[in-house]
Amino acid sequence: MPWRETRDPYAILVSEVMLQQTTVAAVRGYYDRFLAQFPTIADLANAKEDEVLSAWAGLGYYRRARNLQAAACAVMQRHAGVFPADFEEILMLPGVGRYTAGAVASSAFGQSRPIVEANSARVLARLFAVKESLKGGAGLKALWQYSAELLPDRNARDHNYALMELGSLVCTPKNPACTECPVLTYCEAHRLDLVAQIPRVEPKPEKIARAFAGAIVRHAENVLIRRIPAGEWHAGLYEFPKVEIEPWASESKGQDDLKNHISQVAGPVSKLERLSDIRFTVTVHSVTLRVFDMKVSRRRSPAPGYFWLPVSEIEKLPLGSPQKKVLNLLKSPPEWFEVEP
DNA sequence: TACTCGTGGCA
DNA sequence: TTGCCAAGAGT
Repeated sequence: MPWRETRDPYAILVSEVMLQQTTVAAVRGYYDRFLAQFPTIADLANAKEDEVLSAWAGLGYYRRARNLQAAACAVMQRHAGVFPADFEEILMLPGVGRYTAGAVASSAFGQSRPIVEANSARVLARLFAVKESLKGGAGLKALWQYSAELLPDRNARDHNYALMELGSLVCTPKNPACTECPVLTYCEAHRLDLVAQIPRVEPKPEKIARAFAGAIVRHAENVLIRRIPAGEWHAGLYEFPKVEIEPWASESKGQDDLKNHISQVAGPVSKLERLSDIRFTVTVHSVTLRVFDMKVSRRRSPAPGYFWLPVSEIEKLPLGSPQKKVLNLLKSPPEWFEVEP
C-alpha cells in the first residue's frame, strides 16, 4: 500500500481520510492521482473546491473531501503551512476524529497513540470478549482502553498496522482463520467459544424505497445541469435535473411530472426518449432513477441553480456515481419520440 | 445518543 | 437480487 511507504503526514492524512468507511481496493485508484494533483498541503489549500471534488468523485462521502481541504487551509493558517505533530492539534483539524488523529500521530510521527477502527475493533473485541455493541457507549470505550493498554512504548506505527492487518486478513468478520491466528492463546472469545457472536451485530434499519425521474435535457450541443445544494444528497456535486416521484407511480405519471418540471426550468419539451432505470442506495434509501432523454424546442435562460453546458464538458464536472451512470446512457444514439405540445 | 453521509465487491 | 461490510466524523 503506497501510503505505508511514506512518512509525510499530509500524504498519510489523505490516505486515512480516503480510507474512512472505504475499502483499500477503492482507495488505490484515487490516492496516487489525488497526490499528483495536490502534491503539498499548500496545493490542496489553494485549490478550487470543484477541483477537489472532481478528484474525489466516485469515492463517496463527499464531506470528507471538503473537510480535507478545510484541514489543509487550517494548517496553512494556524500552523504556517507546517503539519502539526501535536496530537491535540491534529485532532482539531476538520474531518479528523480520534481514529484519524491517532493514525497520523503514530504512522507519520511515530508517536504511541492507540487506534480503533473496524479491523482493530474486531480484533480487540474478540481478544477481550467485549460483548456490548461496538458502535458506542461502554463497548467502544472499552476498545479504546484495550487499544491503549496493548500499545508499546515504541514502534507504535508497526503495532497499529499489525492490529489492522490481523483484523483484515485473519480475524475477519465471517469465518475467521483462528487456527492461523498468532494470538489465539490469548483470545477470550475463542476460549469462551464466542468468536461467532463477537462483535455483536445490531439490526439494520429498514430500507426506504424512493424514486426519481431524471432527464438528459438537450438543446443544440448543450445539456442542462445543476449544482446540488447543501442539504441534498451528493451536495456540491452536479447532476442532471430530476424530480422525485412516488415509488409506485405509474410510468406516465413520472414522465409527466418530469416534463412539467423541465418545461418550467428550461423551456418546452419537444422530443423525448425513455432510457432505462438506474438503481443505487444512499444510506438507508434504496433509490430508483428513471432516466429520460429530452429535447427542448426553445431555450430560455434556465431557472436559478441550473445552467446549460456543452456536452463535451460534462465529464470535467464532479459527478457522483449515479450521475456517471446516467452519463454512460448518453453515449448511445437517441431514438426520439415527438411530444405533443 | 442516534442519525446522516456513498460506493463497490462479494457471499 | 439482496444484504453485508469497509482505515469514521459531524451534528
